[in-house]
Parts: sequence; structure tokens; C-alpha cells
Amino acid sequence: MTEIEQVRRFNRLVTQRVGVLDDEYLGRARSVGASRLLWELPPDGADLRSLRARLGLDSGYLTRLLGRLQAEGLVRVDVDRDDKRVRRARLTAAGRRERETLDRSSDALAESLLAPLSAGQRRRLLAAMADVEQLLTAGLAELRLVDPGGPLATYCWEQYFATLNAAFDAGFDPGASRKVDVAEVSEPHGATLVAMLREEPVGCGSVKHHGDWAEVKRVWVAPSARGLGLARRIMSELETLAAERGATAVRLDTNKALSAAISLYRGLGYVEIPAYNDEPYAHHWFEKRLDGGKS
Amino acid sequence: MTEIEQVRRFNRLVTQRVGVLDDEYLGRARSVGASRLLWELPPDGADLRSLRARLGLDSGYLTRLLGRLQAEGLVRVDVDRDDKRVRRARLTAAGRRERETLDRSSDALAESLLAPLSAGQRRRLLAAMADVEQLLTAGLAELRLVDPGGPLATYCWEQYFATLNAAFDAGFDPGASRKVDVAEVSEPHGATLVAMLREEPVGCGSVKHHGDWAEVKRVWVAPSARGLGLARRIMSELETLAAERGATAVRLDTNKALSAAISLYRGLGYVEIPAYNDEPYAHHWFEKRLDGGKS
DNA sequence: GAGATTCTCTGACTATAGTCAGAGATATGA
DNA sequence: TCATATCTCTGACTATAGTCAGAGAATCTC
Repeated sequence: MTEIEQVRRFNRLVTQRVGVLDDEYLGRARSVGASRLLWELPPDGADLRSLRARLGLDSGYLTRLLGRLQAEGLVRVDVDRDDKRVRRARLTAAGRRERETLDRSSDALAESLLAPLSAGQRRRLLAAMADVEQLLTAGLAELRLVDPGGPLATYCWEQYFATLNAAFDAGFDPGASRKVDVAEVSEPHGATLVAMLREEPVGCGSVKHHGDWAEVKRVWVAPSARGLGLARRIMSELETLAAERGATAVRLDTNKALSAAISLYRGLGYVEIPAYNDEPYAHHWFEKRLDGGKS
Repeated sequence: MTEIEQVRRFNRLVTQRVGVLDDEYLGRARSVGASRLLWELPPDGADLRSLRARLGLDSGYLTRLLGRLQAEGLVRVDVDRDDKRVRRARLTAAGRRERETLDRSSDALAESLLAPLSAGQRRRLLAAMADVEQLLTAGLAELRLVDPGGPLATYCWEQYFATLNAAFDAGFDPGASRKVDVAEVSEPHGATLVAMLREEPVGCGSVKHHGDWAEVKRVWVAPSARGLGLARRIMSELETLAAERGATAVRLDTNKALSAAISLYRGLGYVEIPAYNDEPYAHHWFEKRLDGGKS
């Protein structure tokens, strides 16, 4: 069986077995559209505009769906205080109860998947599910070349500094570190990547070209996105960018407190070299040859 | 996070990410119903009756769906030779080509899930998917009390004898073994279980009551259903049946060639005892006390 | 304050999905 | 051979899902 066949087989079984959980709203005396709306309404209500955007509904269609839920007494729609053109929809007490019912029946279905299994099998199933989830999430992340002066890079760098400040015994002061100029890590002198996951920045990395070698700077991955192999992907992409600009080696410096990063670098083929700069926060300097070791 | 929350979380991600593979038929200039029909039509055609049954379609509705596919030149419907009331639908050459196109685009989607992952991550994903698949399948199996004279038990016993015949050096002749009477393994003297997976019998087991002890006989699991923990479930169910009838111990005999079975028995708490019968094919006799070891 | 824009609602419309009750042709059993 | 059953098709019907073009009210911009 090829990999692709296996993925499709998995799909078939899972949408059949687990996908039924989504049909919790079927079987009720309510259309799928109305049920979905009921389900997706935030507890504190939402304005119709954002609901339309989130669920991808036509304006007229949403009005009518809400009308039906209103007639059932599950939802109340009223005018926004600040902007009287805008209307806000929110669940009534009856609506919240109804949603809890849906929720419980969905729980019961999830439970019915686990029920026939032994304790050991359950553990294996949940572990495998977590793995699948993590790896599918990893596939969702994408690397994007960004302007290092823009909001995405700025956000990531702030997070990066905060991480260093927490990790280093003596804290970290960006002002005391070697300066990284925005121009140095953007075209044509370098590049900056941000990893995006569901429209959220969750990692970054930059490269600075120095002719026949390049320097990797500020590689960071958000705690929420650890374990997805993002650091590896960022490193590899930066190395590719460096190689395209003619670099035959990539260098970086790092602090002894960042042991996970250090093992990552070693794992990627970086070897320790003498200090090539005077970065005060660095304890280790690494290099990886991109030409396969030839000099 | 509770187990149930984890299952539902998995569901949400997977139906979102992987479920898209099913939408291969969306986006085409064809309704979902017609596409599904095109997709599910067996290569050698099928009569409308069985199609209706398999896809759960109304007779009139199916006629119309087929009409549309026929108009597109993808399907041919003609009268059955043997029974002129019956009509058979089959793909034309154009229909087969169309289906291959769908197939390829579905493959491409599956591939797109794997594409962003490293080789190691792919391996982990596929292994986890296989695990999830296996365990969800395991949950699908159900044990059913059956009449040992009926077709389900008969089928399983034939398979069981064939398995023994292949496993034993000198083969296995049911006539030479101790006889198991149908009456002995059905109410009220005993019971017989068959494990069903998607309407197929994939395992069996029987118990014979002897007052304060009971005997387990003919436990078998189909090769296609190994690894789902079925043998364990069957054994545990038989022990429960025995206990309900007042047994404080369960015994069984087995052949030295069945090493997997022997380790299963030991794992379940069976201990070897002296021969309690004269079964010619047996080398080992086991017993498990149901009262927690008290005698 | 006028004109442009934003937001929701209404009415009119289409396609899909599905159900139900026969009609007509064919097969089967007594 | 006749009554009964089986199989597919047609016509009539319903509900859902969704689109599109304004109308009317409120807000923003100049």
C-alpha cells in the first residue's frame, strides 16, 4: 500500500466513524444550517457581520436562519448600542440549554468510540490520535518571507527576546546584544521568515548574507507550536536561501542556556567552531558547510 | 483534557483537514449525489436494486441521477438479460476516464497532506494513522451470542479447523478430536459467541458449563482481524458467561503449536494444570480461577 | 449637511435532495 | 392462465441551501 492509499484509507474510515460526531446536529428537527449556526454562536453573542464572515454565509441567508432560531426562542437578535446599523445575535437561556444537549450527545458519540476498547487500547488510540493531530497541524504551518520591519516580525522578535530573557540566568537586554539592523535581514542583504499557523505567527528566523557565508539569526518557535518540526523547517529554509545567494557555509552563535537549540543545531549537521564575532550573550559558535564538507 | 475532549478535538481537526479529500467531487459541475453515484458504481456495473440498497437511495431519485449521468455520456443503463424487469448500470469509457480524474485529484489532496512533512514526520503520521485505523476498527467489532448450529458458527468452526490443520505438524482431523456437541455449547448447557465486523464473522468462541467450572472451546480469530484485541474480548466475555452460571474456574486445553494462544492465556491469568481430559490434540491444559484465587 | 458607504432585511429566484404514489412491464407460483 | 409480486420509471410534491438585487436605515467623510 502506498502512502497515499494509506492516507485515503484512513480518511474513509475516520470520516465514517468519527465524522459521525459532526452529525450530532442531524436527526434533530432542525436544518443543518440552523444547527451549525446555533453551534457556532459565541456564548457572549456576535454581530451578524462577523458571523457571516466566519461561517461564510450570505447576508440574506443568515437573516433567515436566525429568523428560524428566533421563532424557536433559542436566539435573540438586537441592535448594537454603538452602531445602530449593526445587529447582534445571542443565545437565550433556552438556546444555551439546547446547545448543551447537542454537546452532550456529541460527547456520548465520542465515548461510544472508546467504550468497546480495553484500557490499553484506549491509551494507544488517544496517543495515536494526538500524533495524527500534531502532524496534520504541522502540515498546516507555512513559512512566509516577510518585511522584518513589519508587524509579524516585530511580534516574533519581541517574543524571542522575552524567551531569552526568561532563559538566561542574568536575563537578556536586546540593547546589550549585537545589533541586528532591519536592512541586514531583508532583501538584498538577507531575509526574514515567519512561520504562520492558522493566520497566527508562531515562529521566525532570519539570515544575513556575508558573501561566501551566511549567518542565521533569531530563530524562535512559539511554545504552542513546539514539536511540529518548525525549527527544523525554518533552519532548512534559511540554509536554502543562503545557498541561493552563494553561501557555502552557514554560521550562528548561541547561548549555553538554549540546550534544545544546541542539540537541534548539532542534529542538523552544525559543528562548533571558534568565536567568529564578539556577541556578549554567546557561548557557542557553530558552522555548517553547505557544499557537503568540501572547502 | 479528558479523553472525550481529545476525541472530539481530533475529530474537528481531521474532518477539517482530511475530510476535504471527500470533497474531491465538489467543485465539479455535478451534484454531490451524481458524483457519489459515479464514484460508487462498480467497474463491472450493478443492477439498480443493489445500488439503491448500497447507497440508500430512493428508487425515483436513483433513476433521475442515472438519467443525468447518462445524458453526460458517463453511464449506460440497459436491461438485464435474465430478468427484463431489472436494469443494470455501468460506466462507459468516458465514465471510467472521469472517475480516474476524480481519483487523481483525490490522490493529489492526500499527497498535499504529506508534502509539507519531513520523511521522519511522514513515517510517524502514517504509523499513527494506521494505529487509529486499527483501533477504531476494533471498536466496530461486536460480539453476538449465536446458535452454534447456525451458519455463522458453522463458518467460523470450519475456519478454525482449517487453521488447526495448517498449524499442526500432523494436520488436524475434527473426527479424531473430542467431540463438541452443538447442544453442549448452546443454552442452557453452554454458549457460543461470534465476533462480527461489518457484518462479517471474524471470530468465535464457546463455553461449556460443568457446574462449578466451565470449559472454553474453539476460540478463533480471522487473520484479517488479528491485532484488534478480539481474542481477549472473546475470552473475557466467555469468562463472564461462565461466572454468571456459577463457575469459579475456567479451563481449556490447547496444542503446543499454538504459541500465540498460549501466551494469550498466560497473559490473561491462566496457569497450567494437569490434563483434565483425554483430548488427543492437546499438550497443555490451563485453568483460571474466577474467584480471585480463593478455593 | 450632502453624498457615499455600510449594514441588514426582503423578495424573487435557482438547484439540490429527497419523498411518495401510482403506472407499466415483466416474472412467478398455484 | 390468472392473480400476485417485483422492478423501474414518471409526475407531483416538499424542504433545504444558496444567490442576487435592491430598499431602507444608520453612519462616515468631506
